[in-house]
Amino acid sequence: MPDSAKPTLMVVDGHSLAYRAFFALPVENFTTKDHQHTNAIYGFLAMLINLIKAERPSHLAVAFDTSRTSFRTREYAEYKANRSETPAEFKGQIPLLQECLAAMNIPVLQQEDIEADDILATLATQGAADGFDVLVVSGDRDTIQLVTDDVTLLYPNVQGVSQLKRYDPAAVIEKYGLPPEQYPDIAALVGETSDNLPGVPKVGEKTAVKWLTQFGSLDELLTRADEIKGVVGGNLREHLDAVRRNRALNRLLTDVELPVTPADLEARAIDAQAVRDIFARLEFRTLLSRVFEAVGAEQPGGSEPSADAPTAPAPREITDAEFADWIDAATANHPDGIALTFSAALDRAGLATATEAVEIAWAGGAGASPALEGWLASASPKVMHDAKAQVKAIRRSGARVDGVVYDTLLAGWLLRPSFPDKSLADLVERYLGESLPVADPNQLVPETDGATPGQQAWYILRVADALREESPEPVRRVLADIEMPTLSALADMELAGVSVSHDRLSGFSAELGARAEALAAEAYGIIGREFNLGSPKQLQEVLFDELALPKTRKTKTGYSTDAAVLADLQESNPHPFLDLLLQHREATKMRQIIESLDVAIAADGRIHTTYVQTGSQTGRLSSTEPNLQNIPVRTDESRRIREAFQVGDGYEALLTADYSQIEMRIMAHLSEDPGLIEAFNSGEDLHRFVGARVFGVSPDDVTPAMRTKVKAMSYGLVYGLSAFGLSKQLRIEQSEAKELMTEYFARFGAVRDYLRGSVAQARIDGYTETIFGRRRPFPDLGSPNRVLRENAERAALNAPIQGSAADIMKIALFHIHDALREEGLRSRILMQIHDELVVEVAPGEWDAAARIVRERMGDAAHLSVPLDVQIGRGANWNEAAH
DNA sequence: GACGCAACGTA
DNA sequence: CGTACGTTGCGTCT
Repeated sequence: MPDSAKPTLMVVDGHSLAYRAFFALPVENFTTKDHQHTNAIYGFLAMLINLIKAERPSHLAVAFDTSRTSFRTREYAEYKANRSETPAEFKGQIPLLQECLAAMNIPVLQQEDIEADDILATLATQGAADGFDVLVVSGDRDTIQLVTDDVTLLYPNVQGVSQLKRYDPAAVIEKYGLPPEQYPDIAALVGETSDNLPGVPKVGEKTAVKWLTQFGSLDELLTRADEIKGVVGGNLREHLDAVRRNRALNRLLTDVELPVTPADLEARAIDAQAVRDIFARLEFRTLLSRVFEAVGAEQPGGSEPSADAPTAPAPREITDAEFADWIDAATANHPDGIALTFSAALDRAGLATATEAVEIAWAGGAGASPALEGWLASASPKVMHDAKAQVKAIRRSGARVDGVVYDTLLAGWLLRPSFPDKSLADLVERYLGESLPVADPNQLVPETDGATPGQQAWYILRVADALREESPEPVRRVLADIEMPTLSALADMELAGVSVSHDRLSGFSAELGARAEALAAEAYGIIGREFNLGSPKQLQEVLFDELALPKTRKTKTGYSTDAAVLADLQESNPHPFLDLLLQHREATKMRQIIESLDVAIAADGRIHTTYVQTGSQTGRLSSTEPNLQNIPVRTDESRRIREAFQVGDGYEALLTADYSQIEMRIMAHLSEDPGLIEAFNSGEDLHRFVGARVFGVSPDDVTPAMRTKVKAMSYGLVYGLSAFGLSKQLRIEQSEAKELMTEYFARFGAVRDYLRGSVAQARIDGYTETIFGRRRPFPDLGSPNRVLRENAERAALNAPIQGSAADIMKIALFHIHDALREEGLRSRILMQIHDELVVEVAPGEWDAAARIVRERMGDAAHLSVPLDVQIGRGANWNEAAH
């Protein structure tokens, strides 16, 4: 038993144990929806967690091999040469496993040219000398030589890694008949098949032990090899060199120069948020609680605040009269900004500097707090978290807000656009490693009080400092120059809302309802029974069993019945039911959209969507409750929905403005393709121009079919389209699609060069960057998993293009917003639909508003090609779009 | 009641 | 085997 007074150092061979887990756990049960295999990671972590729980090591490290080769392969080229290629499914799991360990704050040790076991040997030797009880965890027999009174080996049983056998010196003697230090002698004589080290023929463990016991040592045996009789004696004499070589190779290095000593490996608190993130990615659920259970109890930190974390200063209550003096002094000391937040009820404000927090009661915009409101309205810098929601609330109450220069929500998103952590508590945990007290909203009587506004403000300031520290310069600029001004404009747009006519919607909804019912009745007549047309499951029974139509594309749960599949079916096996089904789907879908819009109309007759500024990974906005960015437009029917979006009372017209082909223009700019640039400068229709080049005809002779193909190709390029995808979309042969692509790239070669180069660059940098410096990380570009890697490649291809377009639109958006103000106009922006803006124009302001919109959109960026803006006017959204 | 899924609307 | 989103109803889980 370990001496409880001594610290315990546990060193683990990550490679050998993960490899065992890889074969022990069925891969079918350990694959994420992205097809990433996780069986080795899971098995290893499960084992490690059990070990930590059982052994409670005070110091811990995991060692990995760096590659198949090491100093041993240089000494003996055949070393491990018989091993089959490590499966890619295994290799790909190692970096992810190391990510998990990093999140758990467990040191990972690797050294070029050195095997993991040598690192283990070095640490074990040093640890024992430094007074540790050492536990070596390895699946490699050579580590038996490390066992001493102070060093115990934990070695996996035959099956799996869940059961580990404990080897102390007595256990080694019991198993092998010799003390641990002589195990390598046995191994040298017997040989090690798995390492491709042949031993003496006909000599097994029994003989080896007998000889070694008889002669006392391997050296003695080898010098007196003549004394061994019989065939095995001859074999031994013929293989003396092999035995010496084996012994040299299986001796583990105990003097590797490591960057750490055992004392440096003291167990640290896990990064709870990082563990959650990586486990979520790997779709580990049960493991999460086991990790926290195993380490949470013994290691303060994790979800608990660490002992040395600074505590929030107790907020001091001040009055509005005192506020003026406080804010003057505070601003002088903290020119970067004062942190600010409000209580949920908006009746208290909390403010903080790095050293102080204050709270002040607020009655909200009625003029009762002139000092506070004066500061709010001033340009004096403010740091907030999720400022837009609070800015809206403040403005709604009648007060003004300006000078919000930093938003920790936006800054966190810019750094890690794919991460879901959004709350202040998330950021406090991730960037400060502390925990912010949060009241549980699900409890009637909360067990813990949440932080007060003053305390929250203090945390916001510290999180902001940490975020600033971590943000590269271009990302800081995107925040300050694009996102912060956009935030203020979006708040006003959401407050304004868009006027939508309930009457028009409800009339149309009733009409569609009746149509859907009639279509359903007719469909039931054909099938001979009633069923739920909206249930994919019941639909599959009808289509594939009752109507015996050919099975279609497989989905996770059965066979697809989506519109494309049904259209294909209609072509190959025409059936009146299919048409009715499609029409029914369309009618119900439209009705559904209309209904959801209708219920979203607020008391003021307007729909106030929420733009989620952190809603995408590329920099685009998203729109929710309701989503106004996916209102139907393509069919005649759907245009009737847009007719319900009308100019509001007191306004004259709706103005729509959209960028034409902005993504292709960005492509032209980024690729500097002379052909594409000429296309945009020529004034010719883009697809006609490109079609003429690709098909080698004059622009006038480009047929509609040619234009369609080229258009699909151009847009597809931006998404990383393949010949297969193009052929599918255009319903042409793959060979024709391939030819189309070849022709395209022959004429616009710089486009291909750019696309290839940008992915290659992203692989080097680990992220893509827009024209304005917005970054998006792509950790999967180097993944050995093809599906994962190719998905990342397409997204990386698209990100700078879609992202640059988003940047440009945001710049135009706040420029227009601010210009309308500065010119004292009442006209206001209502909606943003990625490349389109909808503006509500006040009477008499049309010319000024249209000029501002056109100029600001056109000047938002200066590319190698002009930014073309189309403007329309109407009494409703449909009219304005023409 | 929460969740995953298929389907489908937009740029 | 085309990027980026949000919403819906269904079916299944808890």
